[in-house]
Amino acid sequence: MFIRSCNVRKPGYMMSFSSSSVPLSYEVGAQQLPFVLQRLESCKSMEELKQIHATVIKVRPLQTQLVFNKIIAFCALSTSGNLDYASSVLTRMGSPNLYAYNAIIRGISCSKRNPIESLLFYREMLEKGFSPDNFTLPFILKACSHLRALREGNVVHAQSIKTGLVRNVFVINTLMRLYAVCGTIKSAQKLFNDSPQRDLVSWTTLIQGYAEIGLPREAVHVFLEMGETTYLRADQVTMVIVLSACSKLGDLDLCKRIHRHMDDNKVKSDVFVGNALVDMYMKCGDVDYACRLFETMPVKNVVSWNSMIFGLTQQGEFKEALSVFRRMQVNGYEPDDVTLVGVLNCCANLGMLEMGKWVHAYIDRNQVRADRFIGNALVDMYAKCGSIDQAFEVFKCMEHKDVYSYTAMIVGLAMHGEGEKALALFSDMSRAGIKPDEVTFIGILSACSHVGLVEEGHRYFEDMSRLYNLTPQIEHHGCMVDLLGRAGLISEAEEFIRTMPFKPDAFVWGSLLGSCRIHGKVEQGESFMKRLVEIEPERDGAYVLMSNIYASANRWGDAIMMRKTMEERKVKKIPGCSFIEVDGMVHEFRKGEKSHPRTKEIYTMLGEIMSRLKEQGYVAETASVLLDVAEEEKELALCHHSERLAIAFGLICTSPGTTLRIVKNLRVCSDCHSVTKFISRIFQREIIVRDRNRFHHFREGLCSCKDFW
DNA sequence: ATAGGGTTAG
Repeated sequence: MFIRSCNVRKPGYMMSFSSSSVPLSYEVGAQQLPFVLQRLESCKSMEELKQIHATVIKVRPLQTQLVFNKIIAFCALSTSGNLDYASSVLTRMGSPNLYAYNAIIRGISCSKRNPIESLLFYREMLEKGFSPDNFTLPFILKACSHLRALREGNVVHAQSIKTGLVRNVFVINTLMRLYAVCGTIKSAQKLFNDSPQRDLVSWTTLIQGYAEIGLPREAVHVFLEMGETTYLRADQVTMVIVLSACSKLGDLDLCKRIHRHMDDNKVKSDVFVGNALVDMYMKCGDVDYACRLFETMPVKNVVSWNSMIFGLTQQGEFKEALSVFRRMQVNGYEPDDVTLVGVLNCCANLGMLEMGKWVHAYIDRNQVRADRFIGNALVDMYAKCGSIDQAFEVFKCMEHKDVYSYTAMIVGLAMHGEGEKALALFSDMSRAGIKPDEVTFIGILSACSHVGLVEEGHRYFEDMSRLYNLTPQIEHHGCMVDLLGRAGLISEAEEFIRTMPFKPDAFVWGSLLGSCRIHGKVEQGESFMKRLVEIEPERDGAYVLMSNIYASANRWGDAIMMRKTMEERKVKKIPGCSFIEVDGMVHEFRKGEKSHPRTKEIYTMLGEIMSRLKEQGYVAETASVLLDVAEEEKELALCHHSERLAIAFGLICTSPGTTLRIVKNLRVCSDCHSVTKFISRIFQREIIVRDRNRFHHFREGLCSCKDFW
């Protein structure tokens, strides 16, 4: 009401009312213009900008195109700006010009907002009759790239041809980027070839395009070609992209060559380049050099630490990765979601449930971006740490489940011997419209294998190609061999191998040999063993399994012979090794080792366990040891298997009733399996052992695997 | 006023 009555009083009233303190003449108002422009130049915050804007609204002579453009530019482009404010100023301006549109389109394209908004402004701009210039097009093409909007991009391409801007190098480069992100690298290459002017960004964009589409070799090739055919010299941005292409190739020699090239051309290193170098050397297997580079980096950021953590994880150096994580915290770096995915990955592999739970709590407490990566890593961690129920809890609560989430859960259930649940989840997955991939089927087939579902396994194997258009890999064929062999269908398994389109690998023969152990097939075992030794003569698996088969058949002479052959051939023995986590620390035990600070107590405990077991009628299965020594010594050797050391340690330093969780690098031997069953009853402990293949939940003298593993 | 930058899963 008030405003209306004010407005009708007399024209110009608003002006005189609101600017009572400033002189009224047009000339005097205009005199303020340079001052206002200067204030806009140095403006630091929205607060300040709003003050300037208020002055402009009060003083008509200040309301020039230039002033409004500056206001819009600040709101749209400054880090402390406000895009909504920018767009409202633009909308209220009588006639915004091209500059204003460019500023707002650029602001939106570079922000986290939906790039569609900039397309809408672009359309409005065209409708008002403006023709895009060499600034508009790169911004609008960037929006199209973000949206993967190839169709809109094509329209812009056409407009660039019509306006002649297609010869502008900025337009060409952003068009190339658009085609590269939309997967049509050929169009990008064509633009590049036809370009009248190729600068470093053009080359870099092309290199990146090839690297991203999965052609890293091509990317490196283009980089080298640039060096040979032009005077252009790579800068940090180019190097980061080339180094990351190299890391994908895993070719250490090539990496060194590129690194030398970089030094020869005096490309300065910055934190981005440093991170890319660390990542590259890690991925190519030169862990030591990567670590040395990391240590000498003058400036580090969270990504540097993440590169180290992930690199070590990929090399299987989980404990080292965790110690880097601890150092990171000591040095005051805040972990981000990527860090925590890496840490969870380590926890999963080391079976560190307590630490994993701590990470879970940290995520909730610190509002870490909890996206699919984090959710899937949590599911995997809980499943691999033996908390399959917790894994399922997290899984259920995840808003966006993808193929990774389902697969992690299915593989987890399969490892826990919950074959039926795994298959049920697979049906849920199909119902949710999520397409399984190759890894999902590894989970499904191994679920069938652990539960002995032969018919179902066959059916899923057929479905892979029939329904899901996936080609079974050698791993899937291996699963089928395992499934048949475990079910005692050894000759069917052999027939399957004969007809499969791959040369059988170590996994295939090893699995069959394992099946012969379960089903006591000595002669067949011998022939599979020969095949396995041919493929991996340097490893001990074949010999150990075969001597176990002999021993189970009471052919001790052959068993001992096998051991001797193994020693003569100097086969590398993989030492048994078990982890147990107590109070957030991982304790590692190797077979027979005595270096742990509490060794004495551990061995005393082992003695106590054995005597209590014997009271309960336990007889050692010395068959599993197969040493050419007296019975007593055999028994002693058994006692020192790494998982027993870990269990004994767990019994000593946890309170009664606490579940023990052990991770072992090899399969559990059958004596340790029965000892653990005994312990779970006598000491009233739940013991969860993850061996190389699956989980064993020991409780009340029984194991979840039903003695079939 | 313009384009190209590193780490993430089963």
